[in-house]
Amino acid sequence: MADGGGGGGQGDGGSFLPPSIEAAWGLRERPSKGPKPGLTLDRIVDAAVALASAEGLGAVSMGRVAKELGASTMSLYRYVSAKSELYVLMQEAATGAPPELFPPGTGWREAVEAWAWALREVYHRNLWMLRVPVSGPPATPNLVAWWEKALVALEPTGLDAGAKISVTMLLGGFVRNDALVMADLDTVIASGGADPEEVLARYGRTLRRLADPERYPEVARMLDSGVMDSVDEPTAEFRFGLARILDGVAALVEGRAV
Amino acid sequence: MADGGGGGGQGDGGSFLPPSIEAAWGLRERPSKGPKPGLTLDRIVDAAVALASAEGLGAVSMGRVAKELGASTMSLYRYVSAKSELYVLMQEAATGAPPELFPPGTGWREAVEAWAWALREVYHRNLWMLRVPVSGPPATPNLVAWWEKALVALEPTGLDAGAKISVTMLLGGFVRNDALVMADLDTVIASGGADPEEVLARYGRTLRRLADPERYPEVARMLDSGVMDSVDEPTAEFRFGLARILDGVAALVEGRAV
DNA sequence: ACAGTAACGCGTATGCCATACGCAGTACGG
DNA sequence: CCGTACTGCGTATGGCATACGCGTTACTGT
Repeated sequence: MADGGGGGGQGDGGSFLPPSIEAAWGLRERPSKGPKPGLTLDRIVDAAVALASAEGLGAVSMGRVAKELGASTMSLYRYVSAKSELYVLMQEAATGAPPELFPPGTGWREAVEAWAWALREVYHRNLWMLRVPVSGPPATPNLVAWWEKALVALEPTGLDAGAKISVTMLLGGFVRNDALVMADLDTVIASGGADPEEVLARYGRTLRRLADPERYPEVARMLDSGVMDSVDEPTAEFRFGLARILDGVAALVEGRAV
Repeated sequence: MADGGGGGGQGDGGSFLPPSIEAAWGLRERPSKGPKPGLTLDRIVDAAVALASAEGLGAVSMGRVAKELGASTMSLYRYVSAKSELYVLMQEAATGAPPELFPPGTGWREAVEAWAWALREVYHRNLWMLRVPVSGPPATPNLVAWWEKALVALEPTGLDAGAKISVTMLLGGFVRNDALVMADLDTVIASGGADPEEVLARYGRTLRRLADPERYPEVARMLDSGVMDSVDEPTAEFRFGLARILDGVAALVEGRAV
């Protein structure tokens, strides 16, 4: 697929998308030849998403998805040219279109907060999404729509284009990372068979046993302070981080940035 | 690795950790019975790290690591009980002990900035680390040492224990996420055979072709503004995000938080 | 009407992967 | 000098993505 040295730039202006991704943008052409397909992309993607939701991304193998649909493994490759394509479509489907988050005229901070919470919700409903190996920048309709919403929310800030992009990336990254932590905890719980309290308690006990207080005085103080012993409200960490970031953005908007 | 002190052996029996992880804390006992081992954990971990650095985490299979060492696949399981253990040890080794980042008495902001940049450096030197599937919270010496350094950096803020933990998690997550974006870009480049400019340009072209300006007006404006057409200095995004977050933390420290 | 052909489902095969199991050899403690 | 704990490792199992090609189907141009 790598074009050779002599080939030069693609003159046709076309970056080739796999047919399945073009289908996601509504550009599919009905082939009108051959036998009628026994499956549809949507059915495949839905089955894969259901499987991921129920048993985690690890359960999503081509064979397993096919079995779920009563088809054979290889038949899926008539709809998708590789598993990574299925991943992209799964993310697009599970993300969905962004809801009405804020009426026009909403202040930027309130709007951005609504956006972040809504995105958090999407991730939390689909923790498997955080395990999908990356393939490229988001180039499917719903993902672009979420990005659009973030930019709209930032309209009232008056920041320039570059800054707005940077803020959306900072926020998106924050939300994603917060969800990733949740997904990791979830994995540990699922594989270790313990509730969150127990996982945290065990971690504290392990560290207390292993980490020499002379070498790690601050960590030791943390452990002794008891902060590690209880589980906060699950949104506390998100609330905290979001507030800090938005305070920082506010400083930029108001020209108080360092 | 093994510090000379040798102490720290809590006699409380119940050890929940796999032997290889205990070895990382210097708690290994020389078995002194059977034949002399032909390998060492360190050699195995080093080989795995070298492989990951050179060819990506995907190249790290038990068979491949063994081949690199001139041993058989299964012999590795005498040193490590599962591949996930190897992953943990690889991260611990590649992370290394945190360097001297700031002298005592340094202001919190400067100290935290130094910490974040140093951590970024670690990730960028070992992008494969961001692909390691998670197993649990960081419980190896070097990772705890990095956490300790962050807490020390935050000492002068006077924040309470809970807030300090939250700030370290926010910062750590930010650095990690920034590196993840870089790793993703790296993956795309490696698999697509194009330089960063080309990847970005292709992305812009694709979006321009697919994203209807009526449905995505702000995105369209972004694309037209030309911000997407050039590649910034690679640290620009990191610098921006870090400044925003630290401004937000500063507001908290100074009691100006919303 | 009918051949040509494109798209279909899918069986088979290849080459990876982690790892359970057990065997044969080794070196120290008694 | 023997038991035993430990070693390396060959083999086997069950999973995975996916390349390839076969037989079949249903539309299209003649």
